[in-house]
Amino acid sequence: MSRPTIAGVARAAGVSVASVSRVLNGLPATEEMVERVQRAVSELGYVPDARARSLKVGRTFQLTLAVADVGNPVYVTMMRAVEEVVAAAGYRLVVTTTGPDVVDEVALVRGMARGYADGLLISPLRVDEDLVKSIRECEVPVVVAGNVPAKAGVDTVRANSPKGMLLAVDHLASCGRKRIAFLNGPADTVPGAARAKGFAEALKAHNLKPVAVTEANDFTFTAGRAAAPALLSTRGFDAVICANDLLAVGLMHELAAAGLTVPEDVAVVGMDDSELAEQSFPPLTSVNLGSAERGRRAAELLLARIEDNDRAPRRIVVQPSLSIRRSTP
Amino acid sequence: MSRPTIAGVARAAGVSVASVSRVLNGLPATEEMVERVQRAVSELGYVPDARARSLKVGRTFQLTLAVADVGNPVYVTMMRAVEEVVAAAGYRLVVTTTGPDVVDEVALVRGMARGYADGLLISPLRVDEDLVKSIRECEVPVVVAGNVPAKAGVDTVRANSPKGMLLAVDHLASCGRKRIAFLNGPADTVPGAARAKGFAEALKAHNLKPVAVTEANDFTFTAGRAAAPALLSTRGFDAVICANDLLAVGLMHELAAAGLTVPEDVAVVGMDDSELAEQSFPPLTSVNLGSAERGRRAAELLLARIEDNDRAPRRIVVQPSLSIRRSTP
DNA sequence: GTCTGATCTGTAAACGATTACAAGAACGAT
DNA sequence: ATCGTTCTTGTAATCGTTTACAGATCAGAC
Repeated sequence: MSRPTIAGVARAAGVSVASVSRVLNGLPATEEMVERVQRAVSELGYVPDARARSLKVGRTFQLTLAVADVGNPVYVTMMRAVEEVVAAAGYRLVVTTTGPDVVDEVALVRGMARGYADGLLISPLRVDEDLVKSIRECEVPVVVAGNVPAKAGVDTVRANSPKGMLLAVDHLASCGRKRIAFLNGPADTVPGAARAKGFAEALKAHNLKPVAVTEANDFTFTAGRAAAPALLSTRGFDAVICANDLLAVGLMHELAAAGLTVPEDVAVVGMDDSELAEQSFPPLTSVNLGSAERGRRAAELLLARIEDNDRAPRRIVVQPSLSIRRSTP
Repeated sequence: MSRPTIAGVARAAGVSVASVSRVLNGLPATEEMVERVQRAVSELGYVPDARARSLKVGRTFQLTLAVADVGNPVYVTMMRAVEEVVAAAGYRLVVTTTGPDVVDEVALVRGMARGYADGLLISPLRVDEDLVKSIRECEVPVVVAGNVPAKAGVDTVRANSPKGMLLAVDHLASCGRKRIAFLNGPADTVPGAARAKGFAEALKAHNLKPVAVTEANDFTFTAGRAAAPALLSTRGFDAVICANDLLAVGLMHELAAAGLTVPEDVAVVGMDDSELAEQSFPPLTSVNLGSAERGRRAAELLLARIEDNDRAPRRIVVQPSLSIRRSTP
């Protein structure tokens, strides 16, 4: 008792396979034909095979979203936004996780040529020549949520980290906090590098000097905790900006353990404004880098490129805003 | 310049398509044949089409994991465990999110017949006749992480909520907290019902009466906050058990807003022992319902069933443990 | 009754792989 | 030289759809 095929339906309905296919796809057919086919379909419980269909028509109506770490709540926000847009356009969204290594991302992009999906939305942590090359050569449209060189000639949607940093520093300065430390993620990642640069610029704009800069070895809660002692060995800061919310929350735990209160002793600012910022205690003031909007825009770019692969690549920058909560005075 | 097919490779190498396929699949071939084919493959940048391949061989080497809410950190834990097992077995894992409605889940299960994946691992929030029926009739193996009736005849891996509740109550009682309230999620869900029952039993075992029981309308942080006032309108409890970590964290925010400290005024226990429990402040004592192990076992069951679809359905129950942190005295 | 369109339906050729089968080559044994 | 093995390679059928094309049917106009 194996799966019925279109041929089985045709036989049961006493018509040709072509007619069945036409009815199924809503092409014109007589009243009676439609009726017979539909009866046969529901009698046999026929479901068309997506593989065979997509082999023929060349589209899968699936889109892939690749993220580095499912545990990072910023991707949750982005994923929700992407899902909404692609679902409205009639696509299924499948999510895969790549891990932090660029080689896995390259393998993923290369693998898209196998016809798994009609498009790929990728948010790479690290970018190298290989990745850019594989994206350029990819058989299906790719949109990058993040920063890749313009010469890659690919649609991108990225955040404005420097501007975000400036918002954070503005806010801290206006609260009278001018001895600012920075807890970054790995500086060899794209966001890590952007934030380091943004931090330096923002301080310069305020005529301030960084009190301390520490690099966690990952963008995770655990890494944030692990990096805290190094940061705490430097005293003399009254505020810390963290490269993302997970690091900020990790740091806040260690601050509490060291007997420091937030925001009285140390103000803490996170970045991403993910669900975690709202959930943490005290709720975390966080730079909203527009992850939902980036997701939405990226999804739209992807759909547009699937529609017309010859359009000029666009590079969208989403502007940040600041969500002030109770981790700053 | 479209994608090269196996025929193109064959032409370029001056051999037949069969030979190309054989070389690609590692079947015996002469030194020279292998050499010629591989040169042609890398010259053309040929990548086999997974759709065509799976259409012929009947397997996609993809597995689907369907979860209700990507924002719930318990699924992150589970996802990681599942991913590890299936990747080791040579499968790709794709994740889709269903939302809280059972109709979406039914649609998803039915849709599996389209050949998207070789197996489905689903963790349904709500279960009805339709869902059970669709699972039983599903073309591909399905494993349920959660509780469905034994008569469904499907492999399941579930948590032991009542036992978990007992651990929580034991712990609270041993701390001297006996006026225990309960913040549940929707009771019309499978976990909601199980936890309500477990809570009642656990209190009875200790000869205690529930001080208050409130139902949030979802298993989320926001719902936890929203349900807090109703709970707080009943005074007189010195501990609250929450149906999951998100609810617990939501509640703790409102407790703080009401001027109550955790754990001094009110002890709080969560369930799931997700990353959030560790990240919250104070760190949340939480019942570990074995989500990682459930994910691992479920993935193993799925792989085993793909191997042999005639094996008797198994029903695995994973035992809970308690992770004591600082939200209890 | 025949012809012209307009409709509807069926036949068969794709899509890109795998694989059963057969044919050819190579080689040693007789 | 012939035969039988074994090993390699090629031809063609197949998986389950869609769709170009052709054939059939039918109505209306002459």
